Amino acid sequence: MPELPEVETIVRTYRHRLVERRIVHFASTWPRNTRPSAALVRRRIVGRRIERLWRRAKYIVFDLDDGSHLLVHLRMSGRMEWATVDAAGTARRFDPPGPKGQEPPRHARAWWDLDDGHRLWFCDARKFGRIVHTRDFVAATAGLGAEPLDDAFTPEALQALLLARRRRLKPLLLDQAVVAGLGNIYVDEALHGAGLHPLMPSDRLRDGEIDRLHAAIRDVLRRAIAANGTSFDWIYPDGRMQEHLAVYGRAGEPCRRCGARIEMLRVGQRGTHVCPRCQRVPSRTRTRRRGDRTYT
DNA sequence: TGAATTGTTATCGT
DNA sequence: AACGATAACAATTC
Repeated sequence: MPELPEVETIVRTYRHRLVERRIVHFASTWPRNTRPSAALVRRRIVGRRIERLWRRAKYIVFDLDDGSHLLVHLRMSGRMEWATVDAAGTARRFDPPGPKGQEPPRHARAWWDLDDGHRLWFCDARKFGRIVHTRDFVAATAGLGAEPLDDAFTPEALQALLLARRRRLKPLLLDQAVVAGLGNIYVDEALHGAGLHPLMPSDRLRDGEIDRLHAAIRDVLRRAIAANGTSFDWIYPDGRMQEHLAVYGRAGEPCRRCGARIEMLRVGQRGTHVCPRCQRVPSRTRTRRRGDRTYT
């Protein structure tokens, strides 16, 4: 389940392999996930040079030399694989090489051939991933919220986002239109780091709590990137952050901070992990009506 | 067999 | 009316 740190790790792995390369072929065996269409994307990107590879939210972004952009979203189970193509046109994988190294990776859905004889595979078991080509990057990403590791993401910026609505912290932080890049793992970790309960209404945080949440979000993302992300299953290997998680996947185990048992509850249809002692449940007493909000 | 997972969209309620 | 919560959905693995 790639979130911001996992996508960032993939971008860092592939950047030196892809930048300056020219795309010589593209094909998709699952056209539904390719926009505007596999044929159109092929026509538009073949012959283009990749100028930059970077990340926006959970999107892998290819800047192409004609000013257009290719966006890849891994969603639930998307992943990349890397291979060489020999003179006979046989692709040989070497990320995890198969028994013969030749067969397409499991759940291969699309591939790009590059001018230096390499092939980039896009694999996706659940087929939720998306490959989008756009000539208007700004419009294509207009719905995305704040980038949490950007300089512009200050405690004041977070405060404005929290106070502008009254939503429970967990669904709010999961909402890509508000803060972009967080998923289930890192929202739970950030809330625990800040000592805040997932059900806390966003407009009830005091300044100190907002500062703590801001620091906790950035801290957990930075530490996760440094650990190459979190690896729970075959979808995303090589990360080490799972060894350092405070609450996610630790229901029933003792809190590393206070020793209380980590609990799992359900918030907005998502499994949610909390320490009942470090993250106290908000009382429902102070229900303010619309128009009663205080801004600073 | 059902639970789990992401993010979008449609729908219901306040 | 606008916003927030909720449900459905795409598809597969364990």
